[in-house]
Amino acid sequence: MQDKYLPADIERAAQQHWDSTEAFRVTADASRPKYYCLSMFPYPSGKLHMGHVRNYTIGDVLSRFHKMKGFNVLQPMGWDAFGLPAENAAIKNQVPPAKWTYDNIAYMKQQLKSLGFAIDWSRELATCTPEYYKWNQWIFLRMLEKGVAERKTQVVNWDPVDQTVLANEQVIDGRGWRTGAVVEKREIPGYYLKITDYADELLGDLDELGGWPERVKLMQANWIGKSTGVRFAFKHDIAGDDGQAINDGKLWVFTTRADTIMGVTFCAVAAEHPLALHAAKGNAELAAFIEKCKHGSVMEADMATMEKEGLPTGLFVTHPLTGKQVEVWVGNYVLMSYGDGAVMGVPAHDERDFAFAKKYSLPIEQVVAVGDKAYSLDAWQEWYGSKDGVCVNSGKYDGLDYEAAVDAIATDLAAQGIGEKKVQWRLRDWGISRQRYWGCPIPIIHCDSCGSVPVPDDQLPVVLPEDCVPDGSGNPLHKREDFLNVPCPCCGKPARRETDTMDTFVDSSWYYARYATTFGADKMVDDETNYWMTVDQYIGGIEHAILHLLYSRFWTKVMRDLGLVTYREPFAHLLTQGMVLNNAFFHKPEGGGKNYYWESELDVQKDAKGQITGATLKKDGTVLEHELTTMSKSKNNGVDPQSLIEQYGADTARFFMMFAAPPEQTLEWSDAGVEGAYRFLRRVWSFGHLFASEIRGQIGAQRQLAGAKLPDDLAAFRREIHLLLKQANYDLGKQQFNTVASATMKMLNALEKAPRQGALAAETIEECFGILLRVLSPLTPHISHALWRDLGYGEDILKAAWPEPLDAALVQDEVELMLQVNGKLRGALRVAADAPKDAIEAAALAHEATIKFLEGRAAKKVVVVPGRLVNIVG
RNA sequence: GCCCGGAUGGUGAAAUCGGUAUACACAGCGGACUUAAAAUCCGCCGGCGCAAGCCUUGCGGGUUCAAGUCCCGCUCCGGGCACCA
Repeated sequence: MQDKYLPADIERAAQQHWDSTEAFRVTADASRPKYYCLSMFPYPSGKLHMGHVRNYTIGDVLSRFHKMKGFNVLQPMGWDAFGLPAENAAIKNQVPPAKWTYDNIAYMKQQLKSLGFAIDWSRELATCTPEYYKWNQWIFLRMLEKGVAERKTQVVNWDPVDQTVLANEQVIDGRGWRTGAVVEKREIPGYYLKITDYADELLGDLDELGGWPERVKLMQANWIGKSTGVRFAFKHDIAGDDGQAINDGKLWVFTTRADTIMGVTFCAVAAEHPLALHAAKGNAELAAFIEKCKHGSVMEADMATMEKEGLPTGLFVTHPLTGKQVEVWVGNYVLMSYGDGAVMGVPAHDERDFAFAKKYSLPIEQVVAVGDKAYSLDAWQEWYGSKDGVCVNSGKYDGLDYEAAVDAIATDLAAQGIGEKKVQWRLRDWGISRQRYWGCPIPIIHCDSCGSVPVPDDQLPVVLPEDCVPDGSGNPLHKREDFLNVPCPCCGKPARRETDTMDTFVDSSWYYARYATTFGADKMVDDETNYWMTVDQYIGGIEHAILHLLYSRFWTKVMRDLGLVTYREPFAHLLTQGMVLNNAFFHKPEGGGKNYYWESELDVQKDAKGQITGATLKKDGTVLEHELTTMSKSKNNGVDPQSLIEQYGADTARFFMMFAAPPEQTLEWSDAGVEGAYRFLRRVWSFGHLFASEIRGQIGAQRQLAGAKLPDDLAAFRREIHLLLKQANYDLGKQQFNTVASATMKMLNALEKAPRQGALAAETIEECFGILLRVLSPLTPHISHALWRDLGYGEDILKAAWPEPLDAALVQDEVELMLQVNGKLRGALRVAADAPKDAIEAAALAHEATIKFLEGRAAKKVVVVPGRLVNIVG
């Protein structure tokens, strides 16, 4: 074997071996336990970034570990290939999104291969291919048939200059990203999936996801947002243009605080609410206010922090219990998309209403009391919003607590036929129509006579033309007559294709099931999916905690209801990996913003402790600021995985990634840390070389380690390795790979110091180095593969069994206990491993440190924690 | 604003069920080898103190024989908030 560690050679040879043996190609095999390990597939943005390397290394460690444990392991890979960045690149470079995307896929695939991931490439898919998205279209049509999908209007960001719909991302400070024009809200038709029909099940089944992080489940539960309350109506006789009372003469609202209904002093409706629009007709000021609300953000974060504003409509509705007239206001904080787009205003017991009432001098009437706390109108206090009080100033409801009051009030409202208890969800239906080119075409044909007609199954897929180059001024499909013009499937008259495409979240909602289907199957999924699914381990960024994961869960349940699959949840275990951070250097130009520079463009000053104190631009000495932030193209602080692999090899990159931080935490990039990982792997290689040249030859013809009584130093060494193995196995179970990496370092430290003379020592080292190589192999598969083979352990480490600690190696005669006096560490105590409690107590009381620190007092209590410590209280 | 997460040496971090705080590594310092450098190897490395010892896990309280870990109240930092993926 080579005496120098040459990662390029080793890695090429190992990867060739895996390729030629098709080591990671798998098929369903009912005789073995399966392990489906899935990493979130990448968007083909150009090249891999460190976040990908981290994500896929975690998946690969788990895959290889389980493979050695005897599982039938599926680890597939594919491409989330539709999306906005390809259109942006097209606008910038005049390249069709398809070409840009396929070129990126080719490059990134080669990068993934060079990292040595144990991927079954025969199952590769790209969501932008007709073979894949055909099934998006097919299942969409099934959803239409079942009523899971429906057409209704949606509110979008509209750029009036480009005449196009903008993504939230393309709206900057309320203006279009290219034109700078003030963005409007506009209602257009689109397709919705009724995820709300599944809200109850999506919430309830969270309890079954024992392998998910609690916080992700909590985020989903909050997102679904089940609240129980009362929906009731304020009656009115406000007539619309047709002379009929608007909405049947009822202003419906939803409240979780029906117990405060007697404190209603106003109602507030959303700007788009029919009453608001009606009132605006004769009221220019109100019309202008509604117009202004249209330009406002609908993002929850903005809604919550913006100044609450409103205007009275001059309209009044009737309080259902008191009969009083209540004025209707338009409020910019009321969302048309939640509930009925209207709320009752109880300023005394709702913080938002309180602020609103103070601002517009609306009456505030206390109707709940907590203890004998005094209500004051000066400022909001925490207890005003509490459910722990009893009703006051509420007529017949006085004295009732929250629950009793809600029940009584709901009953009275129901008796009038204008109210009932109701469950309200925050979750809204999923609008999937996107007015964009680079996506899956929605399979609908619009006919003047027949309306919106589904494309018949035998005409699927509706293929997206791949040669369009968007210019930013709208969907280029509008100019493609060959795509647009089709005969109506119903009547045969000329008709037009739908040009909207599907949200890319559709693509990623079921790709895991397609991987698990026989390649090229002419079905959306086949029986093989029921073997591999559900995914045993899913790995990806926490940023997907809500949308992607919720949509995938929804999609699975729809597929189950369509009889396509037998499982009800897609992902059994979920690991959300942290982001990769690096220093970024910038200066703030006049006029705002930040200009970022590459580290190679500047001189960095550090203090004696190695902390960055400042940085200046090489070319002109400009003083720069710095921040630790996520690696990103726009901040010029990304480290290219390619150069890392070329300089140190994939194993070093993988080892550093696993060692630097636990998988769920953010990881700070460190060039020195990479060097350290490389240094460690070099030492592993050198030890392998030492073993081959000086140690292995001492092993006799007959092995004698099993059952042998080892000398103390050798037994201690062997015990240490087996203890470290036990720890590493425990940590692998916890998916805490950084301490697995550190265990391998500790093993090497011990091996380098171990006795190495004589047959027994050589055999012990052989056993222990074999353990190290196998524990290391999921993290750094190439070097482990090479050493395993070169040192004669076997042909292929992938086929080796995962090591387990031996009881015989772990036993010890004596243990060391820590000795505490009054909770403070004062010494240590060596006792026989099986010493009874009273013997330990006696030894502890007789210890010189006990006598010294008790200072003549008697011991009042002795606490013995077996195997750990003794605490003497005196 | 709401929801979620986090805070331990100069740095990344470890400590499994409340039981030796700072494992492993990085940086730094000292030494060996070398004509020299790199590489490698050995040693030191939380603070105060001559020492005995005392103090130390963001801050302030509490529970306990024993608290980084549990409870109460704060501070600061990060993430998500529905058309980016």
